[in-house]
Amino acid sequence: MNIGEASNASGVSAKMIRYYESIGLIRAPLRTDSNYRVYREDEVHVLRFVKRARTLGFSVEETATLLGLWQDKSRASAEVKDIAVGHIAALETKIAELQSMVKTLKHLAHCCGGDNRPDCPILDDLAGEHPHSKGH
Amino acid sequence: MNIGEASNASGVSAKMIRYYESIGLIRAPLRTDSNYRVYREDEVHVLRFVKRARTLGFSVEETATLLGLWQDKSRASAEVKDIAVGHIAALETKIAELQSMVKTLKHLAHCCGGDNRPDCPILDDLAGEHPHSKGH
DNA sequence: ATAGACCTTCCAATCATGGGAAGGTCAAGA
DNA sequence: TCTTGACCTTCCCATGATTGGAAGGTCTAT
Repeated sequence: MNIGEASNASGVSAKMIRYYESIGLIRAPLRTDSNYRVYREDEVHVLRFVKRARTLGFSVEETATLLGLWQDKSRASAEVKDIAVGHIAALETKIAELQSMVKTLKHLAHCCGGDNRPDCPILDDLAGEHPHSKGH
Repeated sequence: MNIGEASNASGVSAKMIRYYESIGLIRAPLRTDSNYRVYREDEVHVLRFVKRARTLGFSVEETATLLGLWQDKSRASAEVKDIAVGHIAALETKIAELQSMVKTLKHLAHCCGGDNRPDCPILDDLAGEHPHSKGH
């Protein structure tokens, strides 16, 4: 299986497969005589693992740790759970931040007429002026 | 007011002030004889505007547009509202994605013993195996 | 043999930000 | 006046994950 097929089979682009190899996340596969990379089924399995971890928002570094734990038959599941739980906390912090932004923006958009007059509470807020505050 | 004071007054780092100037987001201020940047109050005001927009998650490019609209006395508030509303939609999409990740991870973490045994549903999921599915 | 769909490496760009080097400037104190 | 330390300047580099592209080699089917 060459890199294009491995890419299709795993959902990881060929570019990224080479990149992951270059940073040591995955091992360099064997090559053909003409220097093409050849992937075995288990190597594609690793790529799918990586893809899923990245999709779940783990960084490449976290993914490397998880991959190591996956391949270590004697690891404790507690270690994996710690990483997952820490990741959940980070995601929830991020979500809260975004929700706070949305809340502010919705309030501003609600107050903004969106018509052709130049009065605009959104810009007033960005500018740090609050002359139209009507307290709702 | 030199760049350090402008930085303190606006919350934008000196590094970023110079960067914003280099990409044309803000105008180059006057200089002293010794080539120091000097900021006036209205320029600090612009910096605060930029800071607030960035804090609200607008990209630098969106910020540039908003800044242009802010400084254009004849602009229509509809245009500003469109940007804000589009931005809200993008943020909500991002939030939904993150929430989906959290949901999956919480389920996996819940199923994971977190003990010293190597059995780990989290890794099984990443690996694409679902042998322990008990349907809850 | 040739077309075109692969593959290879290498280099660059993205976005926003921070780090740091090498050197110039200013204000306060000895 | 000289020194010290805190500022300022420009310049280049690094981050993280990914994409784009150039220049060139290889494979397959016609």
